[in-house]
Amino acid sequence: MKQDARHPRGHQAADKIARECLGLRTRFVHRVVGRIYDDALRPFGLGGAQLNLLVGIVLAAPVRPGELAEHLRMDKSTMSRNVRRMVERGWVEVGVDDDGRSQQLRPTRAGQRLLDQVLPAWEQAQSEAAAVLGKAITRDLHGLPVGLPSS
Amino acid sequence: MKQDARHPRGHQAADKIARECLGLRTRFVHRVVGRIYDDALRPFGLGGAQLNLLVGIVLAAPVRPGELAEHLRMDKSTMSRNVRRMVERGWVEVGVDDDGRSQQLRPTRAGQRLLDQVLPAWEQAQSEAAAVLGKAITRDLHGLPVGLPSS
DNA sequence: GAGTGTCTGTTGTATATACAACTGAGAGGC
DNA sequence: GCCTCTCAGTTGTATATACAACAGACACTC
Repeated sequence: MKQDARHPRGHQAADKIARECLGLRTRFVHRVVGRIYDDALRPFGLGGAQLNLLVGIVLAAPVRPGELAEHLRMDKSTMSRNVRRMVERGWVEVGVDDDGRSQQLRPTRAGQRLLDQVLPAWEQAQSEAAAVLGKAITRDLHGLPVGLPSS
Repeated sequence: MKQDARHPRGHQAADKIARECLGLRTRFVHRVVGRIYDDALRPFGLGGAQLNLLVGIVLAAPVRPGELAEHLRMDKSTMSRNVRRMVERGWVEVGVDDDGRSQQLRPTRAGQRLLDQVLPAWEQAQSEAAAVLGKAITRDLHGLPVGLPSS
């Protein structure tokens, strides 16, 4: 159990984690890439997470919050609060479902229009993100599912 | 400017974004992978972000918070609050720098020991994450810098 | 039809994150 | 020696996120 004299306790573990950890890397990428999209979208008053949700709601409407949360691998409580913010901003409507427990989410006209409006800014952010990430990882990320339907 | 009759306003933009957006994908991966590491680390009372920081501090100590934040592409205010939590838990010490403005971060013994203790749980999480991400993206993520020194 | 279990969404609490504004300490110019 | 500028960290505020606990509505059994 003796530690290498040149490397105090924890250094070897730290070194291994720094070199290999996928959690570090996905977190890092999320910070860097997330900021690119947030900056691009800021003039429109929405961030990356809300764009994500709005896209999901437009493509899946009418959709239950819990169902969308499950597809997006997001906790239902996160969905609940994000939906509330988007309703306050007038981009999403909450309707009643036949099942008295459930809700139906739909984009408002303003929400649909917003998507068209942000498209140029999104394209710009997308270019920057692709440049930052590099070709290989951009290609591989494209292959990942994100829990949204595509027509 | 007429919309395709089969696709209401916003649908084309939503579809394009859902298919291509790197922000959606990095966010999704962050949720899924982050949870794997958080679950594995929960018994030790630290999460992925704090593991990240502890590794950085162990490898770079003594290091100024602002310097580490810059390498990790993290806002200095985020660093400030994360460091405070880790000091409260006894894993990190804040020392004074010659420059009266700066601080020096160092891991405590408990912090160093913690890294050794969590290593098996980290290995387990790492395996799960690699399985979820797939070979190609795991390889490409390894090629990404994360702002930490390696000995 | 009453009781029990399950499903859906909300609320309480904590962490992680960023931007903006602020404070205190050096540093340089004059 | 002051004034100003810059640098480093903190604090205010907002969003995004998760887990745990809760509340209301169905569903199912008997």
